[in-house]
Amino acid sequence: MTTTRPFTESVNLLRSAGLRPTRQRLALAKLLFDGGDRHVTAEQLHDEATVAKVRVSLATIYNTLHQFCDAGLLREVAVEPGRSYFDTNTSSHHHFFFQETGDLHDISGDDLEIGTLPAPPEGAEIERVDVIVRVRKSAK
Amino acid sequence: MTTTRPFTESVNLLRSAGLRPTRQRLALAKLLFDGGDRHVTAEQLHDEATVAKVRVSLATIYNTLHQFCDAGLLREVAVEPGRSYFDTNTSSHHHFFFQETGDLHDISGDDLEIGTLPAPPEGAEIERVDVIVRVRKSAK
DNA sequence: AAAATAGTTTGGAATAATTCCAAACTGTTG
DNA sequence: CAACAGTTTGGAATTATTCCAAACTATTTT
Repeated sequence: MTTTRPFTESVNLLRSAGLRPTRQRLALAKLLFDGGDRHVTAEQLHDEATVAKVRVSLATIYNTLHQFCDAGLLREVAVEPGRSYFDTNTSSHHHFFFQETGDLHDISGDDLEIGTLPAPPEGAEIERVDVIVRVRKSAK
Repeated sequence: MTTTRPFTESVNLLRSAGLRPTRQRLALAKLLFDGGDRHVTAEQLHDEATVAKVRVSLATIYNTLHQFCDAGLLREVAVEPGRSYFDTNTSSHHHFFFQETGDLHDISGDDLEIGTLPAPPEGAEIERVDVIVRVRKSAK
């Protein structure tokens, strides 16, 4: 019975983030972090949980997503008013945003580099730089 | 009585955008474009209109803001889910976003330059690149 | 300049995404 | 296993925005 192996991993992930490894959080961590980089909305994750036969309320989805963000396990990406994406890739990188479909794709770290960064305003420090490259289907 | 002079200007602005110069649109254009670059939310503009004794419904504020965007008179900036800013500066530039206060400030065109821009994905073309530099008060 | 028309505005209802809340539940600790 | 602190939950509440049909107004036609 080696199938439960990756479970331990998630438990540790949560523990080190100071979060109790509850049934819900473990299930969501699994959905989010098993298998590549992802960009999900709360609603999407909720649907996935439902499909995976995991009962989790939407409120918990929101709680968990924000806790994961605070813990540095996720990054929130703002592209459109009224829709919030959570990115499982927390390394330094930027995004393509497809206007028509609402899809979000990672731009790998080196493909986009910032040449000049402005000095932060008085008494402030730069926390993060987000670049969104908005694309649309080419008229062709 | 030369005070009504700039009025003509707004009328032309709207006309050339294919929008009828109505009382509401003229008043909003005045609020938006008189006096420097601004970043406003729909709610803020509505409050300003109220203070200026201009009766405009919120629905009209939203309509107008979007029409102005479509006409290229405004640019919408997404920084946080659930809040939409409209920027009167439509030239190429980027933004500082102050996490604590929710304020948005322009970064003048030359202070931030993008070094490498990625090739757009297959069948897509780049429409616009938005950079948000998130800052917070320095711990000091 | 009145009538016809097409474009606008409006209040209020509707929708959507998210947060709030108090009660029930569960993981942890002693 | 008792006690406590941290979590989850459904449902109500909140916030931002859109929708809608009726009333209104700028422009065009006659």
